[in-house]
Amino acid sequence: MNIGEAAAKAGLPAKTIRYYEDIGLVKPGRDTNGYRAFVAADVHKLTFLAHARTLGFSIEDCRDLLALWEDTDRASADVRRIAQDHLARIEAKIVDLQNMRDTLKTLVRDCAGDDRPDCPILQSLGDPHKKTPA
Amino acid sequence: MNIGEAAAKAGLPAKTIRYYEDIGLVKPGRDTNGYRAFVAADVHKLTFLAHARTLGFSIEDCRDLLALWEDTDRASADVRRIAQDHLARIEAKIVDLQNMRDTLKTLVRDCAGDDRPDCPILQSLGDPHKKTPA
DNA sequence: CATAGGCCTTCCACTCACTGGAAGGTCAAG
DNA sequence: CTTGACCTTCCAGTGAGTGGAAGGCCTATG
Repeated sequence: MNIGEAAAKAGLPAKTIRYYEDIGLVKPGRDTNGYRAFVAADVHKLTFLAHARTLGFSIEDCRDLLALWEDTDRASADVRRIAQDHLARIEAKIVDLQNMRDTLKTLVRDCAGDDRPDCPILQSLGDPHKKTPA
Repeated sequence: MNIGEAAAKAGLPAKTIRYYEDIGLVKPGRDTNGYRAFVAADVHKLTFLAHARTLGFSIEDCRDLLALWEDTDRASADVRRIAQDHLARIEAKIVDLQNMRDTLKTLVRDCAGDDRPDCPILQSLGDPHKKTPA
């Protein structure tokens, strides 16, 4: 199967798959014409990658997860640790964004949003004595 | 004032300030020795930038906000629009991350995390029929 | 006066995870 | 034989900096 079909099946752009090969995440064979030749296992791997990336795992996390995935003797604790670390990072990011959102909401709420030049958003951003919000 | 002092006052690394000059966000003067010479207005601008970046505004948003900040005739509605657009992007991101978090939480919860190779996280990530979660 | 160190300067390369595009080869259909 | 859809490689750019090298400047001390 050529890259186009593999891309469609895995739900990834062909360009991304070439990139994944570049960085050693997948190693499809080659036809005599030089085209990449994907087998079912390659597509499965790509699907795995697509899911993991959708969940926000970094490429390096994906590399580790793939290695564990291919190691039938792995301990589930290893996988769990990666997932939990990632979960912690996501939760931290959510808190960060929520703080930003709250600050922004306050600013937007206090801004008349009319033709007058008076704007509490700019005032707040420019205040040198203000503690950096969020 | 040299870049080090400006950096300390604005709460930004000197490298970042040089970068901001590079992309035209600030235009400090120069001493005869070639050192950047920052005046209070420059530091104020940098403080503004630091706050806006902390709130997650993109550099291009910051450029627009700075222009509005310097335009005493601006309409507060212009500022408000930028802030509201940004707020919407942040809220969308929060939802994304919350979905990720929920999926990951489920996976982590279902994973024994022991020495056995059996791992629902890897199973779920590799399942080709599975709808991409989150 | 020399030198040490702490600033400052520029420039180049690297990050992350792709994405866009150019230039060119291959293949099946009409 | 040509068209058009594929495929190939390679180069460059994204955002927002960060790290480091090579070298200039300034102040304080011996």
